[in-house]
Amino acid sequence: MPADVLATQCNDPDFDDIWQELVWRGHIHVSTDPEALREALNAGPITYYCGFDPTAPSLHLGNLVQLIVMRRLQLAGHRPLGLVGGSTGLIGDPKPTAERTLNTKETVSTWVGYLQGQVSRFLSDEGENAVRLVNNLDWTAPLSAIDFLRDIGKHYRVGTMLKKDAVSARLNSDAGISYTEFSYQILQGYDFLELFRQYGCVLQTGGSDQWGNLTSGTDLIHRVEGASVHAIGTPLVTNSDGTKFGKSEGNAVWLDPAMTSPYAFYQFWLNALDADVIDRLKVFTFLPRAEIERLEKAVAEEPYKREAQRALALEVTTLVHGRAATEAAIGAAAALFGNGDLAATDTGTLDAALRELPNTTTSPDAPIAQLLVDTGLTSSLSDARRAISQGGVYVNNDKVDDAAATIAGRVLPTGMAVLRRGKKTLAGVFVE
RNA sequence: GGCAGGUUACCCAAGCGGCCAAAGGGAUCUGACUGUAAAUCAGCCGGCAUAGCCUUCGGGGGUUCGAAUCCCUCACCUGCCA
Repeated sequence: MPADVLATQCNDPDFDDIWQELVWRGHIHVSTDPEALREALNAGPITYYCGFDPTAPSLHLGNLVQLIVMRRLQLAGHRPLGLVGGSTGLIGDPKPTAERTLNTKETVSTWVGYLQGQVSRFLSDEGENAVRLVNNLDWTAPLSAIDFLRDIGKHYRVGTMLKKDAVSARLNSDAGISYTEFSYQILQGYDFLELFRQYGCVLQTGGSDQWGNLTSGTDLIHRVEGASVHAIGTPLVTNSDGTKFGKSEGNAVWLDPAMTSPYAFYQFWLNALDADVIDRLKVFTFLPRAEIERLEKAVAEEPYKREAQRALALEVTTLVHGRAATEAAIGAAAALFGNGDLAATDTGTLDAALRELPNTTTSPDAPIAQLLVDTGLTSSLSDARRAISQGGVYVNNDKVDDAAATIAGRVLPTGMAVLRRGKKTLAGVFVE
């Protein structure tokens, strides 16, 4: 995220304190002693951390929630530690359903670099409370297995470990759990202890599905250092229609523009359900309460205008991809979804719009079914033919009714064509 | 180490010698309706040169005219016993 976007962010001064704002925005699902935590947050700057494991080359929307919570705390004057899990990423936290496949050390190491770059863009690196990036590999790599078992393992009771949801869910499933993943909670607990010792870190934030891992740390610190530290578990973001949040067409929405284009990212938010959009605005934007409440009214009174969705898409896309990319995404959407005639659309505008989409360059007589495959609109020729025969494919807004049709005669004079599957899945075709 | 059970398409899950590209449910996808909604209804839902053919039911081998289904073996998972 560009620095100019960071600079515009602030917490809503309408709230008494950061805690009240976090509660209003729905960021607190569980926490350790709320009164004590609120007091600590108001007593002066504290150091807090949140960890991100390199299980993919990019962070996704679930991680974005955490980044935003971190940023809100930073804006309130607190000191963030952005942890990218070079060691925990080698182990993998237990998923509820199945054992993870281990990635190679080289892969994880590469991903650590990518994630560090992403984390640092969302937090300010200036001033008293500049973000500090840490990597748990720094303190776990030098640790021998014997020291680990003697110094850390001795503080953990297996009975307690077995009761953690993440572990018991797996034990009750037919997937079982490996000793490796079972140990994960100890590693994360040790991270908190290490950061407490090195930086005086007294708060860890994370998704509520991480609660067992968060308390692993607070318990360990209590036992070893006799100190009471805090944890916040944020609610999992869910869709009101029961589908999984953060998936677009079944695929994860990534923060890396090479993996999810800014156009697709913008569209994802624009398509937020009425029932969800206000919650999304609270969680994912820095818009003040008064503005969000105004948008809430707009949704209730004039839902068809989708003003809240537009605001949400604008805000979050700008947050993640910056102003220029967001404007390009909006421009593309306007050109492609506008009710104007495509042939009448300015060439430069259309060209720019098509380049925001998945696109391909082809010969003048290419079969349309093949173009659907080339642009990723369908996964196979069979799927493409099926889509066409179901009446779901359009070239420049004209329905294609023959599965064997070619693009010939359907291209705009400029050599461009808009390929569409269904109502809103688009791709660009350049003929040469 | 012993005994028992399991591994099916994106997920869950039937099938237990031919009628199986493989029931059913969910998800995705398409159409109608609409707000580039939701809900609902309908269709589709392995691949390809699409009235046909090819590849799939953990891996490999075998029996058989014919195997997801039977046998052997390897891998992994689960439970019980030690």
